[in-house]
Amino acid sequence: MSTGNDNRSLKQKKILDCALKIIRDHGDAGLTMRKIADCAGMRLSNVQYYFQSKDDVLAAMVSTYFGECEAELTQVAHSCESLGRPERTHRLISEVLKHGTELSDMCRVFRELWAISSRNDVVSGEMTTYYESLCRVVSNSIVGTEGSSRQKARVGSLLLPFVEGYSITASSLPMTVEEVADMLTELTLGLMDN
Amino acid sequence: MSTGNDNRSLKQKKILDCALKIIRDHGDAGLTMRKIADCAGMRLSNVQYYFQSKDDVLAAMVSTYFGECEAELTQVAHSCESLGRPERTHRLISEVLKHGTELSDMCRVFRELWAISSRNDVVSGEMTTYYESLCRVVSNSIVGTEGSSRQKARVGSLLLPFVEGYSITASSLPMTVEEVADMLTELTLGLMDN
DNA sequence: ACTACTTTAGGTCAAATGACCTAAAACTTC
DNA sequence: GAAGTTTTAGGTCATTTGACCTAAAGTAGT
Repeated sequence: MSTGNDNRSLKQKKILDCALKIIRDHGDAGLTMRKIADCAGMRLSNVQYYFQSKDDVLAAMVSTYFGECEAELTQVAHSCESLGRPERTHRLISEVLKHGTELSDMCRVFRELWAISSRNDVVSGEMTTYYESLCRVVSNSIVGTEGSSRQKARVGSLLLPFVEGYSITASSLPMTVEEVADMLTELTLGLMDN
Repeated sequence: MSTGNDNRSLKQKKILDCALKIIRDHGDAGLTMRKIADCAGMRLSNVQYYFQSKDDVLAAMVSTYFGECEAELTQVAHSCESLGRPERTHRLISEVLKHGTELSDMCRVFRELWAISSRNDVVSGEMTTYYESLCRVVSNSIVGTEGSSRQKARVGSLLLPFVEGYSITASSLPMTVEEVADMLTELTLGLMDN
């Protein structure tokens, strides 16, 4: 009885993974049910059996993907837990900036999702929720549970925009990733002094 | 002799404006030569007479648009010129953050262009160049010509990523635009003290 | 008014796409 | 192993799209 459901989940996951790959490489315009079927090694009709419409694929894909991204960041934050605040901060910042340095797979996907979210309410909602939890994870990780809510708000409101914007502008900046990470660490720590 | 060329430029501009509108509202996938023709009030064949292919439209559109954006920011920077550094900084930052607060037309367009630039070398190149000059304009405006290149680099490397990222994450942040502008001004001014 | 050049109108064509549909095959369950 | 359910195969169909093509209309320059 389990194999049936497992197989179903597996196929659905496969479809969503393929959709993500295609979106990442060919954008919104390039995502078609047929390409998904090709990539997943199944028939078009079979993809449509699991997801009635293209929009259904998109919605499921986005939801899954944000979940995975949040889990990844939570994991990174957890791995910094034992360090002191300055090292913890620097480590976390370096880690998240790294994604934006070269045009990573994750960056490409997010660029597409930002575009889609301007004209898709479901995606837009998921995105807002995702960033809200991201903001919480980051500020809690750096400020810690003992910090004031004002400190958390300031740290989150500095880091979240910066990190996302860095993934867009990195190649145009007159500083290296390391220099930027150092500067941002310094600024973040400064936010908590006063 | 002038009316002919004027008319030509006018029609081309009209086409590019329409392409921009369509991209902004319907994304890469929604941009078709026929929609452009409809919007511009001409025949498909006529659009194709001025721009042989869809890619040609896109390339011309991007180039024109970046030019307009840069001119706009230069204009804002110029209007702050007479103020002292703290007021100048705060004014410039408030002004550019405002764009990102609500999902403005400009934000929508940029979200699409970020996505397109991941898979289009022409657009990607124009984007990098655009951000490089933006970085110069902003850091020169704030630091001034007398400042060190290190100060300029730090100011540009803080503001450029932040502003672009803010346009993505604004709605998920726990602070108002005004609070964010104040904080960012404070941090930027601090960068030039030491 | 004639000629050469530019611009517009209207249409064709092959390829791609999302949504449907039907029947066969593969499974559970009893 | 029979009946019922889930999954897969294969196909159709209307629409849309970019690219082309040809002829007509418009616009100088002489």
